[in-house]
Amino acid sequence: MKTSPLTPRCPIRTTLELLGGKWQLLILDRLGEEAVAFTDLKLRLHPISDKVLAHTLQRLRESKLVDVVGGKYRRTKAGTATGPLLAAIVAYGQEYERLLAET
Amino acid sequence: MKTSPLTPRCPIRTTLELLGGKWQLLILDRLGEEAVAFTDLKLRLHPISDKVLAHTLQRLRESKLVDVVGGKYRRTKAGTATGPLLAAIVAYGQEYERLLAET
DNA sequence: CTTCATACTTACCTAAAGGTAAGCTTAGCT
DNA sequence: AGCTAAGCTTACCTTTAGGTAAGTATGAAG
Repeated sequence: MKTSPLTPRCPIRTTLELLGGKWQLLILDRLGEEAVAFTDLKLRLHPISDKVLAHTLQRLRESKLVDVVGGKYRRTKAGTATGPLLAAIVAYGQEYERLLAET
Repeated sequence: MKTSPLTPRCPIRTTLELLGGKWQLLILDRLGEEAVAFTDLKLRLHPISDKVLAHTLQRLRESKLVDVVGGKYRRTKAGTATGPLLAAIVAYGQEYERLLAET
């Protein structure tokens, strides 16, 4: 997903570009409030490969959603601000299953 | 993004699989409450190609988020239920820009 | 001083999303 | 009958996310 100068700055696109991948939201979710070390985080996300985790964390750092303190990963303010979004995503996933389940 | 039997049913993944693509959420957003014809929808989403729109609509129909009535596209109940999610996504996109703006 | 775990990096591959361009079918003007 | 627009479909191409497997650097532990 790339931003072109033709595509005007749309908040939906902004969010999708930051968090639309397979792991970004899961990582933010598993980070919680604490700072977590690479291998610990890996276990919480299982099964993710070293490469994909390292690369995704790098991208999250570049977008300032995550930073590193004392060798551990932690959400930034912008990362923590995903809280309500995360909640809405979880809620929708559940609601969707529920709606499909009824007949 | 594929679902493997190994990846347990996680609501975050469910939502990402349904709506993580480039156009799904935009389409749901532009559909609003009314039923909209293909070409009309295309104009609202500009620039999207015929092929991508047709294909994405097909996928949305398969996941029961959109249906067709009298040749026009309309959100289903599950499609309409994305409302709060959409709002959270827009809100986060704006909040993110705001947070990055403050040095 | 060697072994192991941590935290990555590198090389390589694949599938799929998305894009461009062109064609095709049907219905409705005129 | 001929033309146009709507709504798709088809063929083709490119990019990138994600995955596997292996390698490397560093420090702590035994």
